[in-house]
This record gives sequence, structure tokens and C-alpha cells, in this order.
Amino acid sequence: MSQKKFVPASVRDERLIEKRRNQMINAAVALFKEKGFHRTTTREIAKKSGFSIGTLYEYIRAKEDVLYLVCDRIYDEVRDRLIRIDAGQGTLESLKLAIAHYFRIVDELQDEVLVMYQEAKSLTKEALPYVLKKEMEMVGIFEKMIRKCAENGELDLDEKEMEMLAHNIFVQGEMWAFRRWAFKKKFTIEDYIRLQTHLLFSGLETRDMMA
Amino acid sequence: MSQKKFVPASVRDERLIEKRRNQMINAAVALFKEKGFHRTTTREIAKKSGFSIGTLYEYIRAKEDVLYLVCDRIYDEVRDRLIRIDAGQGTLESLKLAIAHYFRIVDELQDEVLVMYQEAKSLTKEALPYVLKKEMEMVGIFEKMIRKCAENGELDLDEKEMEMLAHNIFVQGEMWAFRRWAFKKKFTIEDYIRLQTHLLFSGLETRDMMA
Amino acid sequence: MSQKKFVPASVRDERLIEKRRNQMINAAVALFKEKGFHRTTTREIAKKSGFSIGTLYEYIRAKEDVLYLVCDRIYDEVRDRLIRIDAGQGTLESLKLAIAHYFRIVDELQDEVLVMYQEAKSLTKEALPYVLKKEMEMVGIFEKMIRKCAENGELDLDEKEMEMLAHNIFVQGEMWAFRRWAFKKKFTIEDYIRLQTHLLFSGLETRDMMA
Amino acid sequence: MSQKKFVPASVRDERLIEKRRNQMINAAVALFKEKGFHRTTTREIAKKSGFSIGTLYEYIRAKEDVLYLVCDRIYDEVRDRLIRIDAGQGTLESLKLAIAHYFRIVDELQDEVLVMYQEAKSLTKEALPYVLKKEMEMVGIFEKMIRKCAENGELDLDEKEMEMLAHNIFVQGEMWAFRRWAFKKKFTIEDYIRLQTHLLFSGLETRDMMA
DNA sequence: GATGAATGAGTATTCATTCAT
DNA sequence: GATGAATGAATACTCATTCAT
Repeated sequence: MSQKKFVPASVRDERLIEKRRNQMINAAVALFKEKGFHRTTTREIAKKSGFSIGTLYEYIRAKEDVLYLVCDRIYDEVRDRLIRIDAGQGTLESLKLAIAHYFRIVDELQDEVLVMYQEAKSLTKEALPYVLKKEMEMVGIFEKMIRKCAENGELDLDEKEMEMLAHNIFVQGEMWAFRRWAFKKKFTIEDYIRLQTHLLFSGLETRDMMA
Repeated sequence: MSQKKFVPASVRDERLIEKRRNQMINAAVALFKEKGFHRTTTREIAKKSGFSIGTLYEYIRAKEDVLYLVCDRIYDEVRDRLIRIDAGQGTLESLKLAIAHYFRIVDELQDEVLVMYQEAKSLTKEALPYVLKKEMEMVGIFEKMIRKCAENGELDLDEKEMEMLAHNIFVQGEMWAFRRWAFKKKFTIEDYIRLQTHLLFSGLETRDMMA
Repeated sequence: MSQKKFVPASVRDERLIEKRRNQMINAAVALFKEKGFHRTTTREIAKKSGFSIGTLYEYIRAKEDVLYLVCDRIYDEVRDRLIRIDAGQGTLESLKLAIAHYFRIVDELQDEVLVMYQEAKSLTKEALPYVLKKEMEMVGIFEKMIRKCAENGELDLDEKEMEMLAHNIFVQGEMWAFRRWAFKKKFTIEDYIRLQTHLLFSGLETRDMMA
Repeated sequence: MSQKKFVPASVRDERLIEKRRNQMINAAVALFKEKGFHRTTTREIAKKSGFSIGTLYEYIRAKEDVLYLVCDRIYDEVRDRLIRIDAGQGTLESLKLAIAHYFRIVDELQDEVLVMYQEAKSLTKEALPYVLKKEMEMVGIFEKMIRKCAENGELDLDEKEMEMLAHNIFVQGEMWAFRRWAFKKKFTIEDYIRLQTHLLFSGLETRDMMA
């Protein structure tokens, strides 16, 4: 895991580290979701994790490490699930499927994504670039798909448009999480997928131009 | 001003309140941008505002009032600027212009928008719905424009699509602020406007379908 | 008034000083009764007095002056009322009447007496002895009555007993105020007078000795 | 101990809680005596207790808890000492002894009693009734003794008189503490006992009536 | 004389972190 | 490895007092 690069533990046993950090991350996500990173205390995290404050600090150096671990984990989770369906055939259809798939992942990991989204800015100066890199990786996944479509002649976009499109898709996924408050009563995730896909692919001028 | 509804001041003089709160808001935006709401102390806000901590508390009840004031102000600012150009003719062209205008506003108020975006979640339970209402108002502005286009036959979208589109436009504006770190070196605001407008209006399937 | 000795005002007009201080004292008694001296703010005193905080400080030097003024006033009030009925005939009957009279005064000035009783300890080092002197004066009034009774052969007490008795009477008066919480539902002031007089004058061994 | 009902500690170890709270109470009594509850800071209490401010707050929730703990402890102390000599034989002699005993206890715990007496009014709304209950318990102890005397025919008092007498005795005890300033130079505690006992038992009219 | 905006020292309380057991 | 008592720097907020108008 990449965690070790940034967050050294006092404990040696790798399995234990993994186990304890899982407990921590689960506890932290729940707490951060409820009250945000700053309003959550290390004691609360330890308690909800099922161990003492002393033990917590055997696995992290500082409170911010918890946040880093959380963000790190969520990105990995989303990315791992996303690449599980390889959508690299370079057809519009496979791109649409990938987008739908991605949106469903966000839906399932709603809390986690929201937490990461809202709290990432509280990351340490050192941890931030690493997390941003992960985000760019994810955008890169979409970019690659898009580029394949372009290469196949399924899409007619220049470099910049492709990049921007990848960002748009990525943000629209997160949007499902961070605008829950506005969407909850109006759309299901399947509505959301349908609507966004339509808006994305059909374009606003299509019909006029075809008339 | 709507501020008074939520944030009573001990001081009576309305002009003074306005002036002092302006000082406060400016100071707070700068500080929140740099270190976030939670890491900014009330003393720092007071100092940067140019008055003492005691004076600060003559104009607010609690630290969170500063955040509310900041959010309130930024929304008003963005909205006021946005509605200054009336884009209500109901043509695609005018919609495009409005979007471009909105994106430029976000560009100018970059710091403010970013702060509001990142810190709004720290608002009090009481203040949050009020701020969300303002956000819906802004989305509503775009929705109205879109609806007019639809009425004019310039757009062929159903209710839900119109609503979603309005959200998309709004979020794409904020996106320019909150993804600065990714865009800064690649796109100017004018690039951004061109790219997003193109992606929004042309649609990905256009060319294929026309071919 | 003795006030001037301790509490100089910036204002010259004696009538005004008298008037303002009356407003202050009334406001303060009400507030101190409700929340105690320490929890009452000068702003509250000013507001309830009907003038501004600035004006308040034209008539006192410090918050503690208000307390002194309050105590001073209450003692004067009690004493003035007490000596109004001259009970100096030196009979047991007149002593009983004086006691009953005193208890009724305390009953009427309940709030004031309670406030003074509870807050006097917060007086300044300089003001305290002056107030204690006033208290001794009041004890002295009873002592004098008692001594007259002794001189008349109505009482057979030595010096120390007379002094102690005077204290007892004085404290029993205050007791009606400071044990209100215990007495309220059980005794009226007339009950209290009857009971205490009986206990004071009959003595516990009386009947036995007479048997 | 009844303390736990009202004042939860973060620390688990009961012995430690007992120990630390003892330190706290001793420190607090000394400080409250010197400067009163409001003028004593939590830091002073912590310092005088021999630990840090952080540690102080491991054993209380708020400053007012210290006051409650102090009052609670003093009442227990006085009561425990008082009931140690069982004066329940129902003779006037035993009642006199109990009173003398009680007065001597107050003399020994002078500072504590004074503090409790002066600061009890600063107790929280929740703690106050509990402390008042304790006070009534103590009054009740005297009432029971008195009642036994009455049952034995040693005293001829009605219900109300018995109750009032119990209050009088109780207050006369506290009086030795809160009128120290007046008595110090004139009476020893033994003088006080003798004088009060005499006034209490002989009654003012005795001799006259016997004559 | 009256006002009330400004001041800033002072205070209770929290909480990340350490370290002896 | 685990524990949790101890620490004290940090921080939001209050309030008596002043002084320019």
C-alpha cells in the first residue's frame, strides 16, 4: 500500500496495521460525515474504532494522518471498482457504460465521496499533492477512454476538449454526492445517469442543427 | 439586507454595521482562503479587519456568523452581477452569453467562490438552509433562461433535463474555482468558456449522427 | 448622605446624582436578586436604570460602587424604618414589639435584604468595614433596647449575653430573608414572629423549672 | 458517594478520582475563602491542587462542579461528625451536648462552612436543590432530637416550634462562622456555646415569671 | 451631561499528543 | 502492543471601562 510512504506506524506487524487502520478509517468516515474533520476529536475516532487513544497513536503520527488515510482509501476504492470493468473498447457505448458505472460507484460510496470531497482541503501540505495526483489519475482513466473513442473516430474532439470532458465526467460523479441535498427528492441515481448521459451526448443544439 | 435577519449586532448605527462588516468579510475571505475557516482565529479576523477582538464581537454573535456573512455576501455579489445582464431573450445565443458571463464572474470572484464552496458545510444548522436557498435561487436563474429557450423552441428538453442542465451550468461555474489547481496551467478563463460551451451545446454524438 | 464619602461622581448636580443613583440602585437590586452581583453586567444595570453605560460611569467609578451603594441604601432603609418606632421604654413588651416590627421590615424588604446578605462579601476591601460598621450600628440598636430592659430589671442578663442576644435578634431577622426557601410554604411572617418570640422569651427549660 | 450522581469524570479509576477530587476540594476551599468563587480562576484551582488545568477538567465538567463538590463534601463532613455522637436519648442534657458538639464542629470547619455559606447561591440550578436537601437533612437531625425530648416530656413545644427551633440551632451554628468578624475578639467558641445555650434554654422571661 | 462604539485583558474550556505503566 | 491519565498551548467569547463626539 502507498500508505506506508506517508504514514509510518510504531507497530511492526503489517497485518495488525492493516486491521487497525481499517477500523480507524471506517470510524473516521462515519464521524467526519456527521461532524466534519475539525469537529471530530481523536478520542472519538479511537473510541469508535474500538481502541484507546494511545493505540490510535501507535498507527498514526497526527490527526491529519487519519484524514489522509481516509482519502487515500476512498480513491483506491473508487478507482479499483472503476477499472474493474474495462471500458477500453473505444466505443461511445462503452464510454456511456463506464460513466454509468462510475456514477453508480459514487452512489454506493456516497458518504465516503462526500467526506473526501469536503475535507480534502484540510489535508497537510505534504499529503495534498499526493491526493491530487490520485484524483488526476482518475480523471486520466476517463481521458484514456475518451481518447480511444477519438482514435476510433467515434468522437471528434481536440486535445483540450478531451481533457475538459474527462474533468466534467469526473466532477459530475462527485456532484451526485455533493449535491445530494438538491437531488435527493427529485432524482434516483438511474434518473441521474439517464439525464446526464443525455445532456452529455446529445448536446443542446443537435436537434436544431438537424432540422 | 438579509443579514440582519440572522446576525444581530450590538451596535445600532446601520452605516457603521455595513462598514465594519465589509471590513470583516474582506479580512475573512482572505484568511479563510489561506487557512480555512477552522484554522482561522477570531483574533486574526479582528486584526486583519483593522479592529480589536472586542469590536468584532460588537458586530457578530459567534465566529460562525462571520462565515454566514461571507457566504451571504458572495452569493449576493455573484447574483447581482449575474442578473445585471438580462439574458432573458430566450435564444441559445443569449444563454451562451449568460453562461460566459457567469463563468467570468466566477473567475473574478475566484477566491470568494472557492472559500464559500469549501466552507459552507461549516455553517450553523440554522444558517445552512438559508444559504442553500440562495444557491437554489441562482440555479433558478439559469433554469428560467433555459425554460425560455425551450418555450421559444430553441431547446428541446423535458422538465427534468432543464433542471439538471441548470445545475450543471452552475456547478461548472464553481468548478472553475474549485479545480483551479488542475486548470491553472492549462486553460485561461476564455479557454474554459469556449471548451465548456462547445461541450455543452454540440454534444458528443452530434457529428456522428449528422454524418 | 454618606455615599459621597466613598463614591465620587463626575456630575456636579446633587439632585441629579441622587436621582440617577436611585434608578441605579433599584435596577441593581432587581438584577442582583435574579442573577447575583457577579453575573450581572454593568450594561444590564445601565439599561435597566434607563440610561447608557456611559452615563452609569458618570455616577460611579467601578462596578463595585454599585454594590456598595445598594448595601448602603438598604441598611439606611432598614435602620430608618426601625428607629421610627422608638422602643426605648425598656419593657419586655416594647422589646417584643420592636422585634416584631423589625421582622416585618425584613419581610417587606425581603429582596433587598437577601441581596445585601448574599453579596456583601463581594464588597471592596475599602467598602466592607464601612458596611460592617452599619451592621454593628443596627445590632447596637437592639443592644440598647436590651440594656434598658436590664436596667429596668425586666431582664437578667450579663454584658455578653446582652450582646449575643442582640446579634441573635438581628440574625433572626435576616434569617427570614435568607431561609425563605425553607419557610415560604410553612410559615407566614406573623407565624414567624410568634414562634421566634415564643422561643426567645419563654426558653426551653421554663416549664420544667416551674413544675 | 453521591458525587458521582452529579459530577461525572473522564477518568475511570475510582481511587484516583477520590484522590484528585480531594486535592481539588482542599485547594478550592482555600481559594474560595480568600477570594470567593467567582474571583477564583480554574487555573488557580488546578495549580493549587497540584496538577494542570487539563487534568482538572478530567475530573469535572465545569467550574461550577468544583463548587458543588466543595459544598457536598462539607455537608457530609459536618453531618458525619455530628451523628458520630448519638445524642438521641431525648434528654435536655443530651440536646445541649449535641448543640455544643455541633458548634465545635463548625468552629473546626470554620473556613469550609463559611465558604459553603457564602457561595452556595452560585450553585447551578441543578445542584442547588440537592444541596438544600442536605441542609434540610441536617436540620432534620436536630428536629429529631428535639422531638424525642418532647416525647419524653422534657420539652413542651408544638410542631412548628420544634421545627423552628431546629432551624435556629442550625443557623446559630453557621452564625459562628459567618459572624466571625464580629465575634472573634469578644468570644471564644466555648463562650459562644455557653451564651447561646443559656439564651436558648433559660428564656428571657424565666426569672420574671418565677418571681 | 449623555452617549455608545471601541478596547483588550481576562477566563473557561477543549483537545491533540505524550509517556509511564 | 495497549492503555488512559496527564499535559498545556490554543481559542472563542465576555465585560468593565474609556473617551471622542
